Amino acid sequence: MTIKRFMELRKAQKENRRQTIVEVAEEILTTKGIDAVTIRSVAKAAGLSVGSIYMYFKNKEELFLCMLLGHLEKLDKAFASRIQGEDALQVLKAMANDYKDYYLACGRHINVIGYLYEQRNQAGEINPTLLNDLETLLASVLAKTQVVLENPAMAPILKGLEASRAIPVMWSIMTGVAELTLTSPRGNQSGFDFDRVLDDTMHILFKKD
Amino acid sequence: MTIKRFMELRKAQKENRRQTIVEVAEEILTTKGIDAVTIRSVAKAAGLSVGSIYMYFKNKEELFLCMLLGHLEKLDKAFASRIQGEDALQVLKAMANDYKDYYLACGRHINVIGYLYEQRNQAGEINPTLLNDLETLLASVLAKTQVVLENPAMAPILKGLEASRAIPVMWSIMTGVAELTLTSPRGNQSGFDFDRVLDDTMHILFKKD
Amino acid sequence: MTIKRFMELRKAQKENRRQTIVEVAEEILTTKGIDAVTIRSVAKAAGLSVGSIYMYFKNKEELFLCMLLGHLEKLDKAFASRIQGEDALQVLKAMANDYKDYYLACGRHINVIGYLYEQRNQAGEINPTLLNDLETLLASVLAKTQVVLENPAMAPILKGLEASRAIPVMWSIMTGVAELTLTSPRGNQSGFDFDRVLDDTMHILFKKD
Amino acid sequence: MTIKRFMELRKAQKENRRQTIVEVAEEILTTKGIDAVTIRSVAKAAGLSVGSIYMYFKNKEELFLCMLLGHLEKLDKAFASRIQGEDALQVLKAMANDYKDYYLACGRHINVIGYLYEQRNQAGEINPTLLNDLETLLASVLAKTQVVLENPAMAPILKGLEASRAIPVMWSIMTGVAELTLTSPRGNQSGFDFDRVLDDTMHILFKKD
DNA sequence: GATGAATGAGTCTTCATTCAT
DNA sequence: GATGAATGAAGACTCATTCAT
Repeated sequence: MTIKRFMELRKAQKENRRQTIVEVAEEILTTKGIDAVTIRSVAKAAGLSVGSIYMYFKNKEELFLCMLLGHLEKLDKAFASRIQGEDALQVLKAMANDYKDYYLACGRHINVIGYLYEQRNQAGEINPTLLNDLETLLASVLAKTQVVLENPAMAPILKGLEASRAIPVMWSIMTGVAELTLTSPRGNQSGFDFDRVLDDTMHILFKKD
Repeated sequence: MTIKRFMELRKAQKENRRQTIVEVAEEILTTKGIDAVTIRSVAKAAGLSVGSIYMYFKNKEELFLCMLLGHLEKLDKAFASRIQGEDALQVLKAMANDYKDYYLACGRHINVIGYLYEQRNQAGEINPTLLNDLETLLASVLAKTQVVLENPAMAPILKGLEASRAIPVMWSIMTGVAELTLTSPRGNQSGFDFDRVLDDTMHILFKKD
Repeated sequence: MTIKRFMELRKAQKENRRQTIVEVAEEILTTKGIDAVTIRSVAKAAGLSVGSIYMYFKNKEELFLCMLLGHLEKLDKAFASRIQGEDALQVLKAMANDYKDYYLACGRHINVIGYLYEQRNQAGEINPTLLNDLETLLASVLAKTQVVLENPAMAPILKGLEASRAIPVMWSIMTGVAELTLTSPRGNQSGFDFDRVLDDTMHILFKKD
Repeated sequence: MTIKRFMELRKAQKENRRQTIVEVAEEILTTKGIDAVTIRSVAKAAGLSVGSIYMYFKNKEELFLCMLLGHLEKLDKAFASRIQGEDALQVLKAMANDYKDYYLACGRHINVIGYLYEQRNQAGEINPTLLNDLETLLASVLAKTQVVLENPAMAPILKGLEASRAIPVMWSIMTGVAELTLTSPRGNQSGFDFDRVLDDTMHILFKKD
């Protein structure tokens, strides 16, 4: 029993450390950009040695993958909470804001789909299990989008298009607005503001003639 | 006379080489990704020495900027040809396809707006003239989008929104669809196809209830 | 306890290596000139890899600075031991010989004052602490010169000039004699010998009419 | 006759160009430092092509040598004009100022004696004739120093030391004062001013007890 | 004679990864 | 388990020198 307990404690501790490292890496990614995320900088910020990072992650790539997983999980949970919403417009806006958070934290630096494709098609040293996790999670996020779109309140918006085919449409819009408005700080020269562009997009999408 | 001619030839030749280098760099960018675009790799692919690249471009940054300029110019010209179109839907689709070409070639790897912002706010060694060119060109592309949107045929789509505010909406949609569907080769696992998603987006946007 | 001990050992070892690298660099500087001191050559001569040098020194500049500091410290100590001397002439000669060692080792290649000025006025990546150390040390050396000159035994030499103003005079003489006689190996074509020129200078300076 | 004339013209023209190039190089050396003196920068500033420089100078080294020769020649002439002076102190001061000009222009960057030694002892690609010229000129400058020192007005200063042995003494002093006070711009932090240090040195040297 | 494009070895510096302790 | 020193290939960039035109 005691040994088993001990092992569990160890495991939990290990999982804790992993999480810490991921969070530290995220912090650096968000605040200083992708080039600043080096094993050294992460180790230093986490109060660990360089070598230790490799006890928790086989690779820098694996660390990145775990960051991606973390953020996507967060997005997944956020989307889950939107499913019950009654007001179609409000729900979509809320989701777009969830996406905004995701985008600022990591979507800005890594395109999940492209990343997934690259990792699958390169003889990378990536743990296939984690890659599958990523794929599953991505599917889960998209599935939630679909659930939201299947909410009867959405019907007038879809204009007859099946919910499954509306997924990429919604996703494109969120991606596009984020990409256009969030790459430079607010009040940027381009004059594009996330909320305004989102509102205008919604207007074009949903305003009844 | 002969000397003048000679000088002109030299200049033309130089411009040619510049173009060749840019094209080689684009080729590498498109096929192997942005990290594969190193001075060495470009030089090798262009059949030149490392030092020679620096005869044509002050910096790696300048080379990138020139790539951007070239592609944006191409996009600008393509958009220009769309202005006269009568069928709003067809025009927008055509523009989206123009954007697709741009995206595949370079938009995928470099976000112009973000790039412009970064360069402006870092004491980079970038030729300010070229940076201004980029800004002007970007403005020109956006202006053409506006002209297209001011075409009376577009009126029913805008639903009263001013053309100037519809610009980022259209741009977001193009960006978003491209981002979602073109980061991995066609027939990718995500199952998202550019044309189909574009069509569906247009359906949601324009279909009368 | 053991851990503390271990840490101390590590630190000492690190300091040792630093010193080794500095010495290797000095060796190259002295024998092959300043242009031969490259990170590669130092690494090779120290039996280390290029990257390793950067574990001990942030910069090539920092390595140089440390060399300077080491030599200046040595000079400072040497000067300190001269302060008590009774025979003014002997003291000055001894100091000139101390300076000779310093000059041969590094003064010949780097002018401290000019170096300090340049580093202060360029946005170099130099550790400001080290730069301050250099400034302090330089001041200390000069201060010791002053103390020596304030020794009553020096009075007849100064002929009423304040000691503080005699500092640059003494310094100039030491620098000048070194500069003239030590740039090429002894028995050089110019026929100028350090000891002889020094003696003659002292003769002109101090011989009573 | 015409052909001979033509050849002479050519030769004169060539010599002119050489001179121009040397002057341009000096200008760069003085204003921007030794690292800024590249074949390219010189060619550009002289309005010539890179290749052309090599028509007039076999080497970058040869160009430097010619610069040295030019400056030393100037110094030689300046010293020549001091020979007749009656007031020993004034003459020495004037010579120190001549040296100052020389130092600021090139002595600061190149130590003639050391340079001569290096070139003699390295299998450099230097024109031996030019090297001899340099040696001769250096001897001439030193000889003039001797003539000045043999001026009866100097007698009280030498205190019995032969003029030939006083040469390096004078030279050391000029070198040293320049080295100490001219490496950073006037009003530098070190607080050493050329004129003041020179005056003080003269005071110690010549003030009768 | 004159040109300037081309070369390529060499500069400093970074960083993911490994391994002896 | 944990460390962090060590590695070395790779990055961008420079510059004296050459040579085809």
